[in-house]
Formats: sequence, structure tokens, C-alpha cells
Amino acid sequence: MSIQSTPPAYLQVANRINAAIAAGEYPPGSKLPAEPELAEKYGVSRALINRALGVLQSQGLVIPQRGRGTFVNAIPQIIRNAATRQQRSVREEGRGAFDAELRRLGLTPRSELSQVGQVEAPAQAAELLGLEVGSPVAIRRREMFANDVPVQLASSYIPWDIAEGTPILDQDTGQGGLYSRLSDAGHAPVEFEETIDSRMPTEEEAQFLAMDREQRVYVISRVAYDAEQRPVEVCIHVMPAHQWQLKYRWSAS
Amino acid sequence: MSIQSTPPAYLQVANRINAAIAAGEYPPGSKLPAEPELAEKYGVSRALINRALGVLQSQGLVIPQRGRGTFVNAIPQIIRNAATRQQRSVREEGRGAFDAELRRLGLTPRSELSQVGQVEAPAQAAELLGLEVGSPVAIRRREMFANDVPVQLASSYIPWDIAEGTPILDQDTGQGGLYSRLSDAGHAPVEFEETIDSRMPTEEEAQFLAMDREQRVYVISRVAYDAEQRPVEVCIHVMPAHQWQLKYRWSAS
DNA sequence: CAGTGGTCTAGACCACCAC
DNA sequence: TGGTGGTCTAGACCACTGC
Repeated sequence: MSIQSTPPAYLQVANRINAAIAAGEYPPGSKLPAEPELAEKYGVSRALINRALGVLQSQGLVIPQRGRGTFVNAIPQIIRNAATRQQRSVREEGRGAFDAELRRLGLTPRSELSQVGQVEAPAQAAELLGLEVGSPVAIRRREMFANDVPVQLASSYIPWDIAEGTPILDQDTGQGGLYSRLSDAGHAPVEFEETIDSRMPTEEEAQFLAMDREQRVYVISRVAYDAEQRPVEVCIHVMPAHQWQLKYRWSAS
Repeated sequence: MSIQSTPPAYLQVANRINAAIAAGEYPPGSKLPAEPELAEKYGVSRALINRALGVLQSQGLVIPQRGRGTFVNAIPQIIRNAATRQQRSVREEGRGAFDAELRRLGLTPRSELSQVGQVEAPAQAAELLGLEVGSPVAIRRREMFANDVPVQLASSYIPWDIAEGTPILDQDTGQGGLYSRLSDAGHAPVEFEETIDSRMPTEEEAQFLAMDREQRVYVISRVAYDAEQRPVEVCIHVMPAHQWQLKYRWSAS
């Protein structure tokens, strides 16, 4: 028994445009014909073309820009390897694991520290750190770019009693980064747990990541534990799902 | 600088319906008012209501059924803990890790073996196993349900020289399952790598998983390695992204 | 100012379900 | 047979871009 019903027209058109992009008819970075033009070409209404492009947009294949046109996305998928990114060798390649991941793809990484200091722990971070909501914690909030395109938001939270008076609160955490400073403070992270969710972006996230409201983000919540099994850092990563592939490697216990 | 522009009407309506569901106005499993009724209630066109419900549907919050109405989803998110599911204790709780995961949520698991035997290795499996495309491999294809709702497709591929003549090709792989039989054959899996992608379902996947075409699936490709670092099993899992939360835990190397 | 994509409506037709 | 959701069109107005 095969599938005999034909897909709706907007999906057929989406697939045909998709195929045209894959065939090189519209190379990465190039502009697609305007919607009225595509409507005529495929013999459908402009509304249907708009919907078909919405499908491709939600997959990150195409980027519409009001007043300018619709462009083929030029940023390839980035691989995030969770198991290796805490390793000293990877972190010291550049300024961090993120830098290494992007350079491997020939992309230019840029990372900006948008906030550093003391805040009251938000609910999720407090729970993962085993603290009361509102406890003082150190925050390090970063915004990351690939070829100046925003690709990730990351907020690290560290219990205040660990971070206080250390370079963790400096603009530059120095050689080896945050994890090396946690080690200096006697709380070297030795175990990690990450939880992955996929959801629609908030307004704020959509704005910074230049995302459509119907695309998806990965939310990765990482907890780093020291040798005493104490949670010493929580980091919440938010990134467009279509831009990333996630990889994990571990040994049987 | 805050966000001053108001979101489009279809998103505002989606949020209001979302809030009504969260507030218990429409409990899990209940039927929403018909689209024309909602259109009148919110003072918008039926097309806009249809789009707003499409947003909620793509998040898995709501399940429209043609000819019957639109219902609030009653299946909660399932947590898949990759680090513990290979452990013998977890596997022996029920018939496998999947069973344990669901029972923990009070759901009734069901698993069906839909295919077992020899096939030519498809491209992705062959690459991950380090074999030529088309090499003979054993396949075990399973379909999994929660309360009789389909929630996952999984296909395991094992190199033929390992599987041949073992209970791996039986309907029932016996106590401890596939991994115990690999151990019996001298290829106990000791290391694992999983790669996660998020994409739109194929027609076939959408059909079996009863998904909308604009929802997303997680595709998890797992490779199990034995002590000689030989890949002894590849398993491709496909599951609706909104139904699952993924969890990984590992130690610093 | 002309052209772009974003949104919304009114109206239509269809496939499907329950009665 | 009437009500449901799924799709599609024609037409409109808007915000934004680049000339």
C-alpha cells in the first residue's frame, strides 16, 4: 500500500523550488524571483507562493527580506560536538570551543560578552544549580556570530560563592576560559549533563537571532559538576535548530 | 530599547488560545470550539483562526481532525535519557529502555517489530558502520507507541558477519535485548555516539507518526562501538520533536 | 515612488466524519 | 446531509527598501 494522495499544491511548489535550489539554479546567497513572478511561473496565486516560501523559510533554506527580496541561505549547518568541547585542547585552539567549531567550516566566528556580573538566579538556573530562586549568582551572557550572522545566545550561571573575587567576573577569563578558572577555584568540572528541547523562539530570541517566528530553536541546558558532584555552572544555549547539528559521545558506565 | 511592534494578529490569537488551554479552559483531550465559532469570538476571519491553530498544531499542543474538530493534545513530553538507556538495569526493567521511559510517565508502552532480516545497507547506515553502500546488514525495524499513539520509529543495522546465525535475527532477542546478544557474540558495545538533527518529516514518517507536515522530527543516529572501536550497530531513531526531551550525561575525558 | 514581502478578508470548493 | 477542518484565490492594505 503506497501513498496515493497528492500533497497540497503549496508543498509541491515548495519542493520544486527546493529542487531548483539544490540543482544550483539559485546558488547560495542569490535572490529568488519575486513572489508575483513565481506565482505566474507556477500558475498559482501569490498567497500560495508566500506559503510555499514560508515552508522553505521555516527550514532555514531561504531568507525573505521585506522590500528587498528572498535570498538563498549561505550559512551551512554547524556541528556542535558536546563531548569534545570541554577538552582543554579544543578550547585552547582559539578563544573557545565555538571558535574551533566554526573555523573548521571556514566560517569567521565572533563572540560578544553582552553581560557579566551578579544577578538573582532565574527559576530554571536556580533549580539546576540546586539553589533557591533569587539566590545571587554570577552571570556571563554571550552572543555569538558566524560571518556576522547571529547564531547563538548563551548564558552561564555560577554560584556566587564560587565566582566571587575570581577572574570569572572579568571581561576576559584568560587562557582556557571559564572552566580553567573554575578549576583554579578548586571546582574543576568533571561531569556534564545536557538537556535538549526544541521550541519556537520568544520575541526577544527571534529578534536577536534574526529568525522567523515559525522556525525552531534548540534550547540546550548544560550542568557542569565538580568531583564532589556539586553543580558549579549552568549554561543555557539558544540557537536556531536548522543551523546546528548536535553530537554526543560517551562510554558505557 | 524594547520591542514596540505588536505581533501579527494570528500570533496574538494563537497566544490567547494557548493561554486558555494552559488556564484549563480547554483541558487535555477536550474539543475546541469550531473554527467559525472561534472566528466570531475573536473577531477575525476563519482563515486567520486556521493559521493560528496551525501554529499551535506545529507545537504539538493541539490536534485537528477533519470532520470531527480540534482537540487538545493529551500526551505529555517524554524524556529520553541517552546515557542510562544502555545500562543493563534499565533495559531489564521491562522489555527495554523505551518501556522504562514511558512507564515512568504513567503511559502504556507498546513496541512492534515491523521488519527483521537481511537488507543491503542504505547510504547513511553504511557510512556510519564503515561499510560499502549495499553491503549485507541485519535490520531490525521497530514501531513504538504510547497509549497506542505512535511516537517513534527506530531501525537498527548490524553488520551481517556479526548478526548471522545469532538470536539477533530472531523475533525476540531475549533477556537484555540486542545489546546482550552483541555481547554474547563478543562485540559488547562500550562506547556510543549520537548525532541529532531536526527536520520536517517525510511523507512516510508523517503518515505513521500521525504528524502534520509542518511539525518537526528529531532524527537521532546512534553508533555503538565495541572495545576494538569497531562500529557494531547503527540505529536511526525518528520521533516527533514536540513529544520528546533529550538528555545526555558524560564525564570529562 | 515603485517594488518587495507580510498579513488579512471574503468567499469558495474539497475531503472527511457523524448522524 | 450538515458540520468539520484543509486549501486556494482574488484582492486589499501595510511596512519596508532602494532608487
